[in-house]
Amino acid sequence: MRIDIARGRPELAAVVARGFAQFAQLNDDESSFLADQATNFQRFAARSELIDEDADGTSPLFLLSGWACRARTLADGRRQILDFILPGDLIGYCRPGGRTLAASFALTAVTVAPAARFYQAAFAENGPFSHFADVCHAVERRQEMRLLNQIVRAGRQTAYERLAHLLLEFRDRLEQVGLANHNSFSMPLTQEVLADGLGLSVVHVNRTLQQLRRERLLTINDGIVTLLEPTLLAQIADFRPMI
Amino acid sequence: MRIDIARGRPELAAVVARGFAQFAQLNDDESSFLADQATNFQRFAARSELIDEDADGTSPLFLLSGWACRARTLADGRRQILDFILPGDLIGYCRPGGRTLAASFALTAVTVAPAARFYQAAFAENGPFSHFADVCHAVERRQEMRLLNQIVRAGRQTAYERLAHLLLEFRDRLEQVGLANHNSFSMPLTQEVLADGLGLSVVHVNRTLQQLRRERLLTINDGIVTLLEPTLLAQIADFRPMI
DNA sequence: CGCAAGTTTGAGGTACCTCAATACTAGTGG
DNA sequence: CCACTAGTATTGAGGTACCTCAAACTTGCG
Repeated sequence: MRIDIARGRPELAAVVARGFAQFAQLNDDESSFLADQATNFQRFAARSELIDEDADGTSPLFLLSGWACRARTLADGRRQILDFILPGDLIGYCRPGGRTLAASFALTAVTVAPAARFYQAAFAENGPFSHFADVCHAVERRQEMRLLNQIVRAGRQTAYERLAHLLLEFRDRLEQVGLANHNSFSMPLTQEVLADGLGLSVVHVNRTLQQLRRERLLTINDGIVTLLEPTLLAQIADFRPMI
Repeated sequence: MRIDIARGRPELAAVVARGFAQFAQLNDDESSFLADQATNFQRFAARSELIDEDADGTSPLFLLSGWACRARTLADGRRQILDFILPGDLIGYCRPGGRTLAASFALTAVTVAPAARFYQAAFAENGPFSHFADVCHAVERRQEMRLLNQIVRAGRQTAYERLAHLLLEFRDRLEQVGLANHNSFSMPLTQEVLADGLGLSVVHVNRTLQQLRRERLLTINDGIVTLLEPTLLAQIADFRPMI
């Protein structure tokens, strides 16, 4: 399952580095440390469980490519996606002694790289990479922001607003790692996944997407979403840019 | 606004200490340090804003008594409570450089004490209270657990299940700080607040509570909730005990 | 007593859901 | 190259768990 590709795909590490660069200026040592971490990557098929619900948080991962999520499933099979994980994001936890609290799954085929050494470096006292600790805190803050967004969407917004809001969040997050241009990005999700993320039925997601397209607010072709009226969508969804 | 009560109300600090004692065995120095922090408390009336949405996280508070919440309000006035804050909980953030991401409000009259010195002590390297850092991490983990619960309730549960789930969560949390006995506890919330917490209308909260009472699953008298059938409620709500 | 805040009740509407059938698409094997 | 399948998207029809509006009742309080 593990493949060595030290050369040939530097862009994988680059996604993580671009993501981190928003939070702290990375020097050459830090960038190359990150690039090193990404050489040891693994692939997983869609639907694989990447991190177990009761994992102890000692095996965090970088998501290098593909999409993943954290999810909880109720006894009768209803499923709620708690958080979408996009390329450049961390899966699993910073916190010493932490539990993950929810299982993580691949939504598409993914490549991941172990991030444990990154955390060790970040929190080693007086180490050369203590700078990374700032990045960790920023990552955690953004993750909390995403959870708060999920709560507001599911609790107080209509299906129409929820979809607009989530798509804007995707756009912001992907833009920050260089995977979106001009309100256009690839979204490799089925409508069923969207439904589980938004607390809706598949049928209603379908109809609501049709409405958004009919009103020329966005297009979706081959999994490529283009937001035609981002300002209007932001008004509809009461969207606040990801901090 | 600030009142000195070094003597006379040790139970205020005790709530915090009891809450923390679950996460780490506290020695005498640590207990008395906590007690000291609580001597400098302040009162706020219901509905006051305790922490601003854009606060920089440098002024965290202990909630000594009363209930509070974090909430976000949409442009048209819809309000979503993101997290309920109960006695013994921390308001505001551990993270260096963190923003609070959402405003905190008093839901009842509350007493709070500044927790900034606690955080300094916890994260000072080689200090005598570095033990507190474990407590901070545990507190953050539990807070994330609460946010995940909120998402599942709002996203995938019925009104009936949501209420059962939230009340069970309250029971667990209050029990851990000694404020609940045998499935009975004080819940000083209006139905409107419950509605904003659960993503429901006040009317529907009212009818759903009536159903729960009619089915003899719980009683509410004078703000005292008694869960008559906690096991059954846990099944209904698919409730997992707070870790 | 009279007001304000909260709870309860009724009536009607709607934004969702479920079930079920149909169409599309891509991959698989013959 | 076509049949076959499995997964996904779409459409229709009917149901229901919620919502909104509005009024009445209850409680506490100055």
